[in-house]
Amino acid sequence: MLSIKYIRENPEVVQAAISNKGEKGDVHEILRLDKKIRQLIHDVEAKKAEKNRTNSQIVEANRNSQDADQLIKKMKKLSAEIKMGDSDLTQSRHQLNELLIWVPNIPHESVPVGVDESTNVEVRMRGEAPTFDFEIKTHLDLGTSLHLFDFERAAKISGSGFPLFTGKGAKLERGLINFMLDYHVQRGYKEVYTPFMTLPAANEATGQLPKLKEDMYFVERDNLYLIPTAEVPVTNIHRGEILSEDELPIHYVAFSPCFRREAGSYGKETRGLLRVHQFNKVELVKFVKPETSYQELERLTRDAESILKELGLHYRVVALSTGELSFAAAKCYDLEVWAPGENRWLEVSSCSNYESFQARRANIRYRRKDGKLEFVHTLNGSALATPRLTIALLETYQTDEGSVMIPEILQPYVGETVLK
RNA sequence: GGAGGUGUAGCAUAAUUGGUAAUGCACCGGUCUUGAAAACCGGCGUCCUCACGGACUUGGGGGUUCGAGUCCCUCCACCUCCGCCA
Repeated sequence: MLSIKYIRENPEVVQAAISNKGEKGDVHEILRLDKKIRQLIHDVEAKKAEKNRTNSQIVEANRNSQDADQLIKKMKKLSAEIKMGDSDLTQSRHQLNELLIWVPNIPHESVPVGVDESTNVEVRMRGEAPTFDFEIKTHLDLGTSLHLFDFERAAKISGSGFPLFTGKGAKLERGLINFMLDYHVQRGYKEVYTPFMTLPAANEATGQLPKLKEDMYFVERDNLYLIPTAEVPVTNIHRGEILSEDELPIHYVAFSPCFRREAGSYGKETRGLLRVHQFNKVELVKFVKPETSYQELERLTRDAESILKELGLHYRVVALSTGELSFAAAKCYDLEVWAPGENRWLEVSSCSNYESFQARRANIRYRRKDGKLEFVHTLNGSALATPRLTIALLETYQTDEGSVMIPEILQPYVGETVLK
């Protein structure tokens, strides 16, 4: 959420961001309510001050055994007026909040302007697309023939879109997760293991709600959402807290399964592991001081992509343009890995700086050395999501025999040099 | 799931029959000192306001009352015991 002060002072910037991101949001109505609320605060607080004075007079009268009937009458009247004013105020604040929660974050000045992926900017690329002197298979063919996963049986259990990994496929999945966790812990991230179901308030804090409600699994009976990313529980670790300047920056790494309804995305895009309702992911989350957040974004992106580098995969880093930027992000790099069998780039990570947008919703602040309170900046990025990483690994390291070589760094984690 | 208890600032502890949150420690700044400690002074929960000031704050929400930390209802968290389950 943006600060009302910022909107008040930069209405045209906010309106432009709403348009660029294709969001709804009514700046005029927001400003009207804001004005009304500030007037109400002024009026009601004046009455409350009068009430507090009158109460003191009653105490004084009682102490001197004087008649306080007139004063009590006055208190009654004031109390009734205050009650009405407070009620109006609460309602107006609620209305304003309902509008503010739909206003997206403002893109950083370095974000390329444009409406779709055609205006994204490739920042850097590593390696080259592997070439093969035999007819290559897709990950689905490889995984099926090597018995790494079994989508037909998985559908019996949960319907389509829920992977079932078997044997060495399961071992590969577990190995990837452990490799990535160990790797980031070594680089100074603190490992956390979180709840996988979260309260509505936690999802509003990170910006998943209200916009992405349709994409979330929800357990109505207990009023809990299944997490679509570890970003939600990890960011909420510090919800409502005031951190000290000394403990910043905070770097977390978390493994979690992720649950996404992926409403309305059926078709061949969902073949195999391309787009699934449940997948595993290692996530990096940072809480930092505002002045360092863009530096931290670069480092976070480097940390995430180093997994691809270590695994020897061909990938590129793409800076999203304003139209592609998610609701809560001010700037975002996507990591895309090359999948030879699919013959295209696959997104395996989004590394975003939310600036104070999430911190304001989640009320996460820190106290500067000079005593002033300020919102932290939050960042996060996948490092990485396993399904598309697995696709790239299988398709990149396949052999003419239909087996798959395991990159050396991963071998201790999988306990194999080759899947055959 | 059942019964009982607890919840006050970073921590720890107060608040007659309801009268509007007191104190200690820790922390920050200042005075003093060669420096530090001690002592003393100030700050030490949030919001509005250019400011002066003012308002709010006892786990959350609601109610009674002119007035609620205090009385009532409700939800939450934690503790103790019982039951159930892996």
